[in-house]
Amino acid sequence: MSDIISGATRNTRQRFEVLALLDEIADFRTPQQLHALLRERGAQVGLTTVYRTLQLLQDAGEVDATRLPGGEQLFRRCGASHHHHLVCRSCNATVEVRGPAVERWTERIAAEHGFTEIGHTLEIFGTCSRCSR
Amino acid sequence: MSDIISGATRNTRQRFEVLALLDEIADFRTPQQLHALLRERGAQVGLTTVYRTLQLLQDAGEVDATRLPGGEQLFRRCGASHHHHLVCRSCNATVEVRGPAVERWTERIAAEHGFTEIGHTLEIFGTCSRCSR
DNA sequence: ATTCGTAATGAAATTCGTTTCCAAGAAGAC
DNA sequence: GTCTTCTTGGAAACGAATTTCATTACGAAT
Repeated sequence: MSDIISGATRNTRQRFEVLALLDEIADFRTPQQLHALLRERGAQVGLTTVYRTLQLLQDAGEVDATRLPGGEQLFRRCGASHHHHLVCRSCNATVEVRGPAVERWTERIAAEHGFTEIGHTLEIFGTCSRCSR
Repeated sequence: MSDIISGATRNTRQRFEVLALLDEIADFRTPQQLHALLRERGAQVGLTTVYRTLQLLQDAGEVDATRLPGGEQLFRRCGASHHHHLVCRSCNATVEVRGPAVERWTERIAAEHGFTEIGHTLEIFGTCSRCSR
């Protein structure tokens, strides 16, 4: 059980490459961007494998996923505890934010309406100070 | 200025059909579902036009848009004031919820990090009481 | 009511992100 | 090394959404 990704049974070079890249990057990236970055650095990994690895990592809770307003997926390696993101519209710079009050609010609102198995998505978009110059 | 949609200059049969349908439906629907419903009732409206009309309505603030976890668009006719949605995962039943405290929280958090032109998305997903039986 | 300019339509083609297919490749157990 | 089978990756498929462009028809002018 020395698997680098729980749920996967084999440790392949490609999975190491994807994980290594994610470890170096702070902000969110699309699967395509990650794939392009891997090619740039000479890592031979297929786009399909990038998608599959990200899916595995997401299932294992190793990466954090969100979506651009357009619907495109974004991934980022991150800590385990629940949080939300403040994302720059133009450069994708990301700040993790925690909002316990919001979590409690969603739980309460949903319960008031008889909903169960509650989940939520909350993303804040804006222009970061660097980009707004 | 007797336009049914501000921003559009002509009132076409197709736009009336889409609006009429939206007025009858309470919950969110995808553009494709709306198109199918129109065809079922014999209304001859192209899928392209459904997409375009929904876009116009969204720009005019006449409909409310969100996305399924998978990224697909959802539209619904709704009131003008800003609010969020509590959506049932299985039947798309929707409850509008307002959370002024959350709005203020996002503004504050974003400002603290130097972000401007702030927007946010917040959707709560769950299983409604009817579906959880 | 007829004409006319142009906005709007819609079927087909295109785009683009993502998933599936499947033959070839390579972990890892023995 | 051998074998099993999980994994890979290019190609093809897929599906939502958008664009194209010839046709249609709204609605203002006459």
